Amino acid sequence: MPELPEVQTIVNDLVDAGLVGRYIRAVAIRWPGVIQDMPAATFRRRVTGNRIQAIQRRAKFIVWRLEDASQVLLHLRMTGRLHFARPGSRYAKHEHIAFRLDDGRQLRFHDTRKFGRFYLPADPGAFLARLGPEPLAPAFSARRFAQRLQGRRRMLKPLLLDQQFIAGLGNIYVDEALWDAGLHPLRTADTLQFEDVRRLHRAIRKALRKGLRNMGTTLGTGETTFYSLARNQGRNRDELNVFRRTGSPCPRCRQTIERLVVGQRSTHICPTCQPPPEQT
DNA sequence: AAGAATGTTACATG
DNA sequence: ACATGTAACATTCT
Repeated sequence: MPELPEVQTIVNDLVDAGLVGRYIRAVAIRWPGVIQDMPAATFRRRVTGNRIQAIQRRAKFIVWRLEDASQVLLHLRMTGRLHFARPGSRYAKHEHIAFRLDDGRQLRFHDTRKFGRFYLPADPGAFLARLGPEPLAPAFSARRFAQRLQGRRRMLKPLLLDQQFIAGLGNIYVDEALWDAGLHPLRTADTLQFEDVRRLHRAIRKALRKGLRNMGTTLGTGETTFYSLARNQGRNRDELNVFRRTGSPCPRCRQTIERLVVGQRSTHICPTCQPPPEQT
């Protein structure tokens, strides 16, 4: 579910819900696998009694900065969700961990596919420093993007999905950005002219900002689709140009949108707007 | 009812 | 070091 716009939407909603400043009174871990790289009991002990001083996003991580300078990182992966519940109310299926707060609420993490994870790294700065640049940061210029692309020969789609190369993009927004830039996902980075790089840079930021403005993309109506807190759905789905629109006309040229698989991921293109690379 | 699903990582191979 | 491919994680939806 969550790429940069969805994660940012959730972070904004958590802040609006008054999570900043709350003390965590108790942590109930119902499935220990939800804690990564650390025994669940250790996580519980270190987090209990701590106070949330700030809530931020870095790449696709939700970051809680705690009073003792440690940082709880949450990655939702495909189907993770957060919501508030009354303490003592019955646990729903797939609720793996719950945080009781000092204001009487309980924040619960729900994840059908159980891919989502909580991290409490010894050195959060180093942990997050491995990730690529934030595409919406003012410092991320077309020039800087071109420098990062320099010397790379990977195909554009897997490269843009690589969180160490650039942070926050996922399957939806990569397809949307490549379509907008008129670049085929199988093109390799070394075939781009600076004009292509500039268009791609602009397209990435445009796709992410649009997603943010629409409070994320919600696909389908089922259990596993994107909701922020309070079951809010994003509006971005209606504005997608190619993603999961196989067989529909391209909004730019009316050619039929095609689906292909690149690097194990479903990929959507307009074969006219995104000419395939020369193969020899 | 098989195949796909908004993500990442480990491992193997070139 | 880089690039690419495959499997795995677990469950639900189409």
